[in-house]
Amino acid sequence: MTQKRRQRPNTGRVTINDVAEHAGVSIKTVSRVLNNEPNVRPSTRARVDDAVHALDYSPNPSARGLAGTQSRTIGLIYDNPSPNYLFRAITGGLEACEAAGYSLSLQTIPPDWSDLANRVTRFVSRSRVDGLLLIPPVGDVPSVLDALEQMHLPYARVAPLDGRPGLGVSVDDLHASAQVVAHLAGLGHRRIGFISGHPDHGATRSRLEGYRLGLLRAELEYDQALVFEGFFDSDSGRRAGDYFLEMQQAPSAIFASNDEMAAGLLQVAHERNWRIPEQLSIAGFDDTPLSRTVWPPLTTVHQPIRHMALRATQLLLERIGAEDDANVGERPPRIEVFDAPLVVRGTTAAPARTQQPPFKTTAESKSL
Amino acid sequence: MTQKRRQRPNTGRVTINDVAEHAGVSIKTVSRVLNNEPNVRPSTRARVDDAVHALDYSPNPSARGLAGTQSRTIGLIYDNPSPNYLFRAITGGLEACEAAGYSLSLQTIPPDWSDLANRVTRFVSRSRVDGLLLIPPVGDVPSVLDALEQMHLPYARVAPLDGRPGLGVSVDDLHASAQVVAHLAGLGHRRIGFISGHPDHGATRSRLEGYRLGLLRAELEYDQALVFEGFFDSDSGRRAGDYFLEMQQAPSAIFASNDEMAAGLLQVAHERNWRIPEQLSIAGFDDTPLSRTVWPPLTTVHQPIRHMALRATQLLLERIGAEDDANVGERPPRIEVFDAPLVVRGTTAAPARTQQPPFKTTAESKSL
DNA sequence: AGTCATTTTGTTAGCGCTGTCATTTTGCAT
DNA sequence: ATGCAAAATGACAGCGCTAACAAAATGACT
Repeated sequence: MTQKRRQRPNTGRVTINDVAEHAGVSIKTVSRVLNNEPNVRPSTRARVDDAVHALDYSPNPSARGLAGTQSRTIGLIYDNPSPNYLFRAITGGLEACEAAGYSLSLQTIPPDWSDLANRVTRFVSRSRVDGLLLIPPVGDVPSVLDALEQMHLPYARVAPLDGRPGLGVSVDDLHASAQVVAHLAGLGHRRIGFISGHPDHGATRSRLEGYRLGLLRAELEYDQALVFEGFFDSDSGRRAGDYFLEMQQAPSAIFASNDEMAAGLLQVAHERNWRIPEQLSIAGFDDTPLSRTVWPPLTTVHQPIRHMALRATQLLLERIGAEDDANVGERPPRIEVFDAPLVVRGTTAAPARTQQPPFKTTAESKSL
Repeated sequence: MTQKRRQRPNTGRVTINDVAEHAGVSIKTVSRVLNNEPNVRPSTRARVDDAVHALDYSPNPSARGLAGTQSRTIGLIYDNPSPNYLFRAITGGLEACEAAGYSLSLQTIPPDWSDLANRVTRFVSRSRVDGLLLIPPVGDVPSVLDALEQMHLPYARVAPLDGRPGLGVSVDDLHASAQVVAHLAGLGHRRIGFISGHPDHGATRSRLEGYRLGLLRAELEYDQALVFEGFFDSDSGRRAGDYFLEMQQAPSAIFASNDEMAAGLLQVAHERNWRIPEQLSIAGFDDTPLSRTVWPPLTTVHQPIRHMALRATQLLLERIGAEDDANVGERPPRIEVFDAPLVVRGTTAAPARTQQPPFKTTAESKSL
């Protein structure tokens, strides 16, 4: 007959008691060693460590979560249209968590954004996460942040829009954008178009401001007609392409405020047989893998998203770890700023001497 | 002074006891309702549900995990070079988990694959997952599967290579590949190149076989020289491009066994000024977002990865749920097969009348 | 009304840890 | 040796839930 014992996989059946017994100490001491608490004699610590290894013990996270005050889990709430962005963010967050012995719990939010703050609250109370990693655009919704603060749930934001105090990492969108414009202007472009991003996303405003700043520095005039409002998706880029390439006097360069839009624009340009970059320079933003798979490879701004998410998670973990320290005092909330260097690839070049529409013939766009 | 009570966020402080009291029943009855156990009078059930809502209660996962035999968490182990693939798989898995009240725990594996089975084992025992979702290539490593079976840990595989019994979902790679070849042959192509995938990945072999099957059906000869061995990354595609486009008699169509390689190939073709699809037809496999951002948009095979992962997770959850049922008897291990339809876009067309090199080669002519 | 199987509900003992506080040991100055 | 603060260790009570079992209520039959 079958023993009616243990249905569950018999992994990790070793408990703290076994370790304690093996090491000849009390379970409390084992617990101390496990949690790196002070006041354990080095020799004792070593004995416990040996026992842990000998028995291949690893603590039961449920038991820890139940007995302790933390779940050792941090949550990542997302609603981001770009798989690449998100994937890199997840990877970074996960790396930091794994290093700290935490786990990462994902949570999607519905596209309709209805009742966002409540959904977040509910996720937090269901999952009992110790903190939250917020990536755009969720990190820019004040009601969500308010709710989190009200329940004293620590969070860190990646690329936040506002100057709200709190943990976070960001990139200097403004200057990076300005740099793109400087690059284009340096190449000799005078009419530089811009495709702005999703109005709800943090980076949208600062990238637009960077564009203006760049214009200003290059002593070029800002022209409302050269700014197309997009949504960070490739379809926006296509529509922008239709708009710009139909213009009476089309810009000789277009700066799309993310890569997806730049790719969409590039498609339209190809469709219309414009030669890139000879007839039109295009720049993107983000340096997603996409920028290397389109043709020509895209000039863009590199955003170290994985690193940013990793760092944001570290800050968050530090903050959580610090909570039970004595110093409850106000520690300066940190926002770290990462470099976002310009990566010049194949889609930007000096403008053709005279700006003229493409030859526009079906076959021989590739004459020399 | 600060109250030294409760450092932790006071969300979800409501316990099963509060609910029981509010509903006027015992905690066990609440537990029954929560877990959908039978033998609860509908009126009682309703009363408990009301209390749950009134108190905005949600059970503490740690407590459940500790008391019960399951952690309500499933693990996803990954090492996949393609962010798109992975992202879709994660999304699908997460959807299924959310729907079932489970959470998804991610785990990366190091690129060096050292000691894989042990790493997986360790992850399982640390995280206490109830089951594992395995995506390529991890799902095809026998030692890992052996280890999992030995500890009786249920798993489901996405797109497994071998015929090993067990849960899984796959796509009919063989026929999808054959269909691509049929499409190409139907267009009039006689020399059709193939870029194979990473030798460790499951799909590699069946896609190659599908290619051969397609050739056979179209009464074309299999030519070893027309098969280039790649690794599913875009660099492979580039190298394949260098190889094929340098050939004495280049193929008029090339079937890359995934999109990334197709994109790499496309880049090289552009670099060399081949007109696509007029001078060279290209087909991919997977239908990643990439296939719509490259130019021209790629003809490819649509793989419903999100759906597959979702379904695999459902099967896994069913299996886990079924475990505590009476019927321990062998239930037929299921492998569900999904359709992978061909999506014809802009990179395939009938071959030019005579096969000839592009106009603008650096020097020579290659006969006509 | 009485019996008994069946359904419904309740009682209680942990699950494996951590927090609190008590106790022992140690180091060091008398 | 002796005393005493500080360091090291231990005892034990839960954390919030589920499993196993016990008890009560119900209802279909005599």
